[in-house]
Amino acid sequence: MTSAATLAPERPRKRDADATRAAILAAAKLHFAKSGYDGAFLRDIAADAGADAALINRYFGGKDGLFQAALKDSIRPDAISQWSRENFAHDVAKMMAGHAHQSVERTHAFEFLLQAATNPATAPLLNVAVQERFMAPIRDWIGGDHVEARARLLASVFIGLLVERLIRDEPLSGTEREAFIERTAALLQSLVDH
Amino acid sequence: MTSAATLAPERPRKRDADATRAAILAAAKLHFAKSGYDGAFLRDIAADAGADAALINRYFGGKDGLFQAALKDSIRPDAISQWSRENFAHDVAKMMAGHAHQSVERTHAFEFLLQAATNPATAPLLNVAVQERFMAPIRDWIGGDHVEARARLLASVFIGLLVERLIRDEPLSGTEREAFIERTAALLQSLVDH
DNA sequence: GAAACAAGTCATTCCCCGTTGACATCCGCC
DNA sequence: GGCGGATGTCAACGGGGAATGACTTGTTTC
Repeated sequence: MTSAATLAPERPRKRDADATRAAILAAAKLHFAKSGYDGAFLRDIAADAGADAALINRYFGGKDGLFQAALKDSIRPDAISQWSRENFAHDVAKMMAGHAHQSVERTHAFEFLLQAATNPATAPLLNVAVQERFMAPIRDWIGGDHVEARARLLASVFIGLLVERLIRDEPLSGTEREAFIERTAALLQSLVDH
Repeated sequence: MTSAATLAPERPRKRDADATRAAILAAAKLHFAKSGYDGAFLRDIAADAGADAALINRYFGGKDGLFQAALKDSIRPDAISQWSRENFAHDVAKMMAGHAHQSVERTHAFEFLLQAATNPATAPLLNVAVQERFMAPIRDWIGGDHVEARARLLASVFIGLLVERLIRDEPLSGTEREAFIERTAALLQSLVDH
């Protein structure tokens, strides 16, 4: 639980500011995702990164800076840009039906974002990020009428699927699972199309 | 901001343990919803309740106890049971299109629950509560095939709408708003119906 | 009306955690 | 090889906030 050595295994080679910076950032993303802003402690993060807590201050300018860096690093347009109008609905539907523990990285990233969303201090920060990096791409390729309303509804459904998946870790079984995928895909597709 | 006197206006009559207990609980629900567990301070809660912080300890056995008491008090089946297969889709759609600040009580309650969801300690508690009090009623009145899959999808959409509404406080305007309501209602209705 | 108990107040303590600055160590460069 | 800047370590500080316990004030009961 405490050792995130799996993520930063071979770090103690030489003195390398970039490497430790990256290790700290990786550990921070995990801790923030798991425990939220207040529940994540700099000492623990540093320990998991194999670094000293004081370095966090030097490299990120304090806990706030670290959090913002981790947030920026968690909202990458990559995840979105690989989707298009064609594959979006089906891919998302299949992804959502799976275990919560598959695709660990993405799950952690989303846990992190959810933490940010529920913390009043960080919510505005998240808001603009989501707006720029998530909503904007979607708006681009859905087209048609009432783009704003549809994009927002699409984002809502997407978020809801993620949250529900986080809260309940037992996946659906057999025929119910198929029905879920089918209906989810149809739902998303209809939002994309018209 | 600081005075929640609107909720506990006429308390200072006589010495009444039950009344102050209730006042504290009410204030706590607001503060926890607004600021999360760590962001809510016992001194502030006590102040808003017109009580002393030490009483929280006496009555609830510490901050944890207060939080759990507030959580239990927030998960009431009332909100769901007033919905039925007929009015669900439309009511929800309209509710979601509004400002985040209308329907204060219900919004606060949900903010609180969302806080609980992101808190590792309280998440399991919330899980069973949502399952029993939210999913179960929905399952009852949707009927038809693949009830489990549909109920889950419905819950996902519902949660997503709430979260999205929390994150973005600017409501949609004019024609986009109407489009949003219409599409949301249609979406929910289709999930309820088949 | 006075004792006994409950409700409320106050000051203090204690712990946690982010931050800071001084110190040690390593690496590149001339 | 030694100088200087960059990297890493350590101990201490300080603020904030929950918890504690003694003290005061009100209320009930006989």
